[in-house]
Amino acid sequence: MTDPAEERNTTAPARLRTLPTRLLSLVTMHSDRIVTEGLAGADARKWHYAVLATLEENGPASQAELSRRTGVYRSDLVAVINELSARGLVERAPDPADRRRNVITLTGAGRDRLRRLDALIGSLADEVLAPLDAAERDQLTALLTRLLDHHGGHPGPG
Amino acid sequence: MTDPAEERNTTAPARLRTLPTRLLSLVTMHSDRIVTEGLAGADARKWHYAVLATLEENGPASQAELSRRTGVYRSDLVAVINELSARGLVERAPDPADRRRNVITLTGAGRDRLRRLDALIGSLADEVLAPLDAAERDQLTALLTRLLDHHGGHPGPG
DNA sequence: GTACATCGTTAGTGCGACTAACGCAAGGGA
DNA sequence: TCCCTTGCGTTAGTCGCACTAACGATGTAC
Repeated sequence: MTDPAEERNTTAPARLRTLPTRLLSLVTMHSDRIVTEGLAGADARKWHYAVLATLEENGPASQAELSRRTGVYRSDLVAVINELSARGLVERAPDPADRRRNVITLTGAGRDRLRRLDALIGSLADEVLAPLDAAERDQLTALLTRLLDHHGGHPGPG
Repeated sequence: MTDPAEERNTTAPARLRTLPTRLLSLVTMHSDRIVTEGLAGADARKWHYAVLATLEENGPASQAELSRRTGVYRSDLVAVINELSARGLVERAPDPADRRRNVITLTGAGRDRLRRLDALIGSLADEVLAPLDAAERDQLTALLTRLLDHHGGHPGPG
């Protein structure tokens, strides 16, 4: 292997190169990697951001409600809340009105953290969408949104 | 929960709903599920299709070369070739010119199978892209292709 | 000939989506 | 009042997939 340009990614056959479902998979793989690694560098995960953002926009909520809004399974949400509360970004308290529930509340530190993550996520999204101009990004977002709506939102817990 | 329309997917916060990286993840999740389940119903997997298509378009190849073209790790490719050859769709033979390699060859049955999978994948892609008209599908494909090219093809083995 | 690279293969890791089942609490009839 | 159903938080565990590490065997370069 003497030519570094040929080391990897010998071109795939035409059928695969233009197959939309495959394109989605591959692009998402890159995108997820960039986001996951970027967030890991800030001691965070995608779910952390999703939960914090949901709390800020909709106010305190039970874990089940957070699960419905974010698409994270409530079984997995337990660990997320543990991590967030261990960092002091969130508070978990039993709901006096319904003793089955925990009320999750965003703390001041959580709000600060969310600001930083907003900026970070923005720059990571920029990295993913680098080759597209503003109009094209809007196009992509609109197309994806329509697909998502058609298929019924996040696939996860319901 | 008496209203079936409200059972699931309480709307997510705006920040999440418009975040392109998240949209990609969610749409791909739906897409992958549809494709994977559709192929499973025909006793096939995504990788089977990728390998068969590559073999037809580029002719017989070693496993390492198939790995580069499809993006499947050569460690995982072993099982794929096993499955394909067990079904008589492919033949694995040692390469007399380079005894490290196996030459993988598409059989007649493999070609027939590929035809059926082509049709199946087409209909599954239709299902994924249902809400988009032809022009919009082209748009989406073009945008995704540019993103993929920018990030250097399939992320996998190189 | 010796050092290095490539090939096929085996084994194993890590993570994310997803399921099952539990004890507990709330609400709605009879 | 008892029961039955439903929702809640939590624990444990499964499954598939991307990915790594290492191996013996073979080919290639110096």
